[in-house]
Amino acid sequence: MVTIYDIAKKANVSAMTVSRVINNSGSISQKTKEKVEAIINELGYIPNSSARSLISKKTKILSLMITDISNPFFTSVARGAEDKAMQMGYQLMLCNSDENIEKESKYIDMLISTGTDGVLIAPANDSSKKNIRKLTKFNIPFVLIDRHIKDLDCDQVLSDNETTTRRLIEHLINQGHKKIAIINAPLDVATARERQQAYCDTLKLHGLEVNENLIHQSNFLQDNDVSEAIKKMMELPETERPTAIFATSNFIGIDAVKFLKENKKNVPEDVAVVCYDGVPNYTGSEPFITAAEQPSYNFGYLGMQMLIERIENTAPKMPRKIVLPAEIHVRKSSIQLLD
Amino acid sequence: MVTIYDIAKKANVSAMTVSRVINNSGSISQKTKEKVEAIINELGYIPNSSARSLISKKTKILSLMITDISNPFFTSVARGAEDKAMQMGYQLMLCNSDENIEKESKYIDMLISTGTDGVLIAPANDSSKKNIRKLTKFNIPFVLIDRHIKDLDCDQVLSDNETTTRRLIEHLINQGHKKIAIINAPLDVATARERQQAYCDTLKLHGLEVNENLIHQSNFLQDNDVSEAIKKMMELPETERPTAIFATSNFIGIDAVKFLKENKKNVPEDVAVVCYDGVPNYTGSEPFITAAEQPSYNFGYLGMQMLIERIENTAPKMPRKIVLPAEIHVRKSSIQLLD
DNA sequence: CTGTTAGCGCATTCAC
DNA sequence: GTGAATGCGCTAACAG
Repeated sequence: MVTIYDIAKKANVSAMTVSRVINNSGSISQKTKEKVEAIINELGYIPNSSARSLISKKTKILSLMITDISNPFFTSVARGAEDKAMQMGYQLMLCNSDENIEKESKYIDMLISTGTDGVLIAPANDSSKKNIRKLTKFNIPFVLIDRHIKDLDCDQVLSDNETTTRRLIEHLINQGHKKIAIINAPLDVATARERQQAYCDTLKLHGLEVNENLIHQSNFLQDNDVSEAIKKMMELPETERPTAIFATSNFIGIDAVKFLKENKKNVPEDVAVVCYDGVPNYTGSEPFITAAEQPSYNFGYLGMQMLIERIENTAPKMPRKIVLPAEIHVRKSSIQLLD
Repeated sequence: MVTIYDIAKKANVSAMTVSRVINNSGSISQKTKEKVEAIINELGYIPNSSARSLISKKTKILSLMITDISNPFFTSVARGAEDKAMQMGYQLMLCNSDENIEKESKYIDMLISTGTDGVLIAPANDSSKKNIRKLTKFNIPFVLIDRHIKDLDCDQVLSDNETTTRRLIEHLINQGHKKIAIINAPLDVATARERQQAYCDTLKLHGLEVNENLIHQSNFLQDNDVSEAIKKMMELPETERPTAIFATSNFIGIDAVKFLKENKKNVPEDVAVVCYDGVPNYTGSEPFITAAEQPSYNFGYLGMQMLIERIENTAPKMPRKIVLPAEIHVRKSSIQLLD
C-alpha cells in the first residue's frame, strides 16, 4: 500500500506537505505542489479513508434504509438518492429492512459502527423511533422519507396522503360506487394510518357509511395476503359486498386485481380497483390500474439533498418538511364502460 | 463517543481486556468477561470500524457495481447480493455506473479509498478491464457478473447466452419466420457480442440468410433509440422487411413493442417480438412479451457467495464459473394466432 | 511556505 | 489471565 510517507520520501518533502497537496489546504509553492502531484500519479496513490475518518469522524458514506429495493417505489428512491450522493461526492450504503424492526436495528448498529455521515430512512413502522433515536445519540443526522414518525423533529419528505387518498376515493364515488373497501398495510405505519383516516373522512364527507367489514389489513411486502381479505368480503351478504377496492400500495393493488381475475370477477365491472403508488409500465400494453403515482425519484433525490445540507451545515436550523403531490392516473380498472 | 478506554476505566481493567472481550479472542475469566459486557451494554458502546480497519485492512463492506439499479434485472441482482452480504455480516455499497467507463472508474477509486473488502461487478463494457485491473493492484477481490471480460482470470456468474439465444431464434423459426431482425446493445459488451454471434449461428444453422440490414445496435439504457432502428427496417423493401425482432434486452423489447404499436403495427401478426431478460409482471393482465427470463436474484446471491468465499479464503484457488440458464416463456408477442 | 509532534480508536506483540 | 507499549495512515496544532 502506498502511503503519504512513500510520496513524501520520493518527493523529498514531509508527509504534511503531501497531505496539504492532497487536501488543497494551507499554502504550498506551485513547484512543490506539482512535484508531489506527479509522484502521486506515478505511484497511483489513493488516500486511506479509514485513517482519515479516524481523525475527521467523517466517512463520506451516506446510507439509505428502505424496506425493500425490489418495490419499484423504493428502486426509484434509491436511484434518486444515489444520484444526489454521487453528485456531492458521497458513496451510498444500501439497507433493506424488510419492514422488520430487528433487522432495521441491526443495520443501524452496523451503520453506526461503520460511521455513516447520515441516513436517509423510510422507517419500518412506528417502533423504528427507538432505532432512530440511536442515530441521534451518536450524532448521526437523518432524514425521514415516506413515513412520518410522531414527535421526531427532523427533515422529512412525505407524500400528501390526505389529498391523494381523497381524490382517489372521490373518483370512485363519482363513478357511482357506494360500497368502497380498503385493503391497507399495518396501522403501525404512518402512511397506512393517514390513508385510512382520509378514506374514512372522505366517505363520511360524501354521506357514505364506513363499514368495518370493508376495512382490511395486509402488508407492504410482495407476499401479502390480499386474497384472504377479498375472499372474506366476497362472502359478505350482497348488500354489503364492495363494488370497489382502494388498495393502499402498489403490490396490494396488483395482487387484488390478479386475485379478482383468477376468481372470475371482472375489473372494473364487478369490482373497481384504485391504487396508491404506481408501477413502471413494463408491458407493451396500456397500464390498467388507476393509480396515484408518486414522484419516487424525488423522495430519494430531495431527501439526500436535505441530508447533505444538514451534514454540511448549510441547512437552516428549523426542520424542513417537503410534501410531494401524487399524480392520479385514471385507467380502465376503475372506469365503468358505457354501453 | 464511547471508546474501549471508557469501558476499561469503568470496569477497572485495561483497554486490552475490553478488546479481548469484544473480539472473543485470547482467554479471559468468565467474571471479567461478564463485568465488561455489562458495561458495554450499559454505555451502548459500538466499536469504531475506522480504527479497526486501519489495523486489519478489512472493512466488512462489499460493493456492488452495476449499470443501473432501475433496470429490473439489476434490482433483483442487488437484492440477492444484499441478502447474502447481510447474512454473512457484511454491508453493501451500491454503485450505478450507467454503462459509463469514467463513472465506473471514479467509483472504483472511491471504493479503493474506502477500502471495500470486495466488489461484485457487472462491467460497463470491455474497457472496464482497466478499472478492474486497478482492483487487482490494490488486492481487492472481485467477481464478475453477467458480462464476461476476456483474459480476466476470476470467478464469474454468467448467462448462457448461446443456448438461450438459439432457443429464442429457433422458436421464431418454428413459427415460420425467415426474416428475423436483431436489435442489440453495443458490441463492446460481451453479452451483446455473444447474443449476436448466437443469432447469426442459429440463422445459418437453419439455412437462413444473415442480412446486415436487419442487425441494429441500441443500448441497455431506458432511453435507447430502438425507434430509429425499427423505422429504418420498415423502410426496407418488402422482401427484406423483418417479420420478427429479437430484442437482446428487456428495455429494448419493451420499447420495440411500444413503438410498433404506436405505429399501427400489430404484434405478433405484423411483427413478432422476443426478448432476452424478463420484466416483473406488475400489471393485472397476462404478460405479453415472449422472454428469456434470467434468475437475476441468483446472479447477485451466488456472486456474493463466491466473493465472500474468495475474501475469507474458503474458495478453491481455481477461478470458478457459474453459468445460469434462462427460462423461455413463450407469450402472445410471438405466437401466430390460428384462425 | 514547510516541518515536527502528537493522537484519532483499536489490536498486535510482548511482558508479567 | 491480564496489561503496557507500539503503530496502523493520516491531519490538527503548533513551530520555524
